[in-house]
Amino acid sequence: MKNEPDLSAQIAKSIRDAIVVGDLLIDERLPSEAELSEQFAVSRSTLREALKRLAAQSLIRTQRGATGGAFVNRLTFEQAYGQQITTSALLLSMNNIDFKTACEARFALERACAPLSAQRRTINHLGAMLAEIDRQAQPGLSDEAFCASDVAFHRALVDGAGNPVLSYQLAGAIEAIEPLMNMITFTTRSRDQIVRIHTEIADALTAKDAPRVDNLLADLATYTAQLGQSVADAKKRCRKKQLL
Amino acid sequence: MKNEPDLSAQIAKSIRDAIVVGDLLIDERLPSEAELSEQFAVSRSTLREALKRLAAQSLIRTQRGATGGAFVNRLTFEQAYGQQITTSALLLSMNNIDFKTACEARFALERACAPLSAQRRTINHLGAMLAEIDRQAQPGLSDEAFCASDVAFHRALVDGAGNPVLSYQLAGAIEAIEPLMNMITFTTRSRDQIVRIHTEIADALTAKDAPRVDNLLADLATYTAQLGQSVADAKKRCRKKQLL
DNA sequence: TGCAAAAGAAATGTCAGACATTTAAACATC
DNA sequence: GATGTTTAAATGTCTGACATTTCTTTTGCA
Repeated sequence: MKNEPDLSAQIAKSIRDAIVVGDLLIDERLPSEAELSEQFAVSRSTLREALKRLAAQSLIRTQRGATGGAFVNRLTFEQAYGQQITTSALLLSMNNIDFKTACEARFALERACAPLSAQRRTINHLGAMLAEIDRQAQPGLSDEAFCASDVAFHRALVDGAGNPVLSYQLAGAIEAIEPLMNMITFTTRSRDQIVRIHTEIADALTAKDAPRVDNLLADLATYTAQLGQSVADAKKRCRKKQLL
Repeated sequence: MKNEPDLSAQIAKSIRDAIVVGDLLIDERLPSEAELSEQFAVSRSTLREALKRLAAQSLIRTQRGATGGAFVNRLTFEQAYGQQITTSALLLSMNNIDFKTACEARFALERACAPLSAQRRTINHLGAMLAEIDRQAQPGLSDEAFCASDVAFHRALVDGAGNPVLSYQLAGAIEAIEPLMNMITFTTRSRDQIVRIHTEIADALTAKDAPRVDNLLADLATYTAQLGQSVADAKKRCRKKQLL
């Protein structure tokens, strides 16, 4: 019952540590696969598996050709967003997180941005939000498109805080819960109600009225939680009926 | 100038999508490497590189032996914490995020938890916080240990909100900024000041006084930002001196 | 019969070597 | 000097072999 990790995992950890502590700088080229496999005394295949592990975490990128090789990759906010959203979505779905918990976390985080956003939002942010509200008010909009627009609206609100770290942290919370919100899209949601609240939020942000934004987000949280609850109740009734 | 991703990346994406949409269930065994390499019409090495990519994201785990193979892995909060902290730390260090921005994000997020924590914190959370405060007050404590205890204190505060999703989202914010806070540890920080605020926070949480917790966190944010500013100023003066 | 040891089978882990493809630089030709 | 060709270096892919781990099956012995 040996429980040592793979050689490829060990090597990946070794290189990852070198990147984290700064022994390898951004855009620096790693030695070639041939050299590295000699250094670590493993075959090229094993070493390549280690490099693929690092590539999967966006820690390195590879180029083919004469001057190619593996380079330490600057982790962009874009890449980090993507990873966070995937991880968060899987975490929620794989651990049976109930809607109430996810919803509570999401709005708690978003409300943390509200005061900053009320203070710093630019014309661009307000414009983006109003554009999304217009889209949401269109009658023919599909459920998917409405949901995407909803996400874009809240994304603009968060970005309005002008803090990229905050935007990154929020990406997971907002975009990963989108699938959960889809659960209730087809049943009891009132688009008018949501558009109304969104409009008021945009107004409050325009007026830089932070407390009002906070109150409105609280309203939205309550409304969303209610929808989730009613769907859950409906499901329970449905199950009972089936049992009879 | 072909720009297609590797076969291993394509295959990894294909399997990852199958997991995300639920075609592959948790703990389900994937076909053997031999079967998969036949299905995707690639060699076993290429397929293995794809599997390593997935393993790097904790999406699968592998077992050796007769009944072994690759299994869809339940992503635990623990694993997700770890990934988030690594990603956040790299994101901050690789993009030259200034202390002010990171600090602002961190405290904005933590303050989002404060009302919930004031309401729901248990004896255990309060006990953990008091224990950390005691440790922080010990004279002989090393800077690293003080910093770790500081993180543990805030972690307990966040966990007090009783929302695992929130705790997960905050893990990155709090633990990734620890290295940044170390920057200022050795210079101007007053442990007494911090212990005093921590004590007051614990008192306020005991009394379930949410607004007071919020105010105290704001104080701590201000104090920390000041420290960061003073260190930055000192550095600037130092550079100027060197130029003369 | 019962049980422990040995053999077998199936899977991943590792290695070695070959060939394909891409890319940039060096070279040659006009 | 511009342009096309060759060459070299690197990653990407394939094949086949062997090592190791782990469970199952069989065998052998008391």
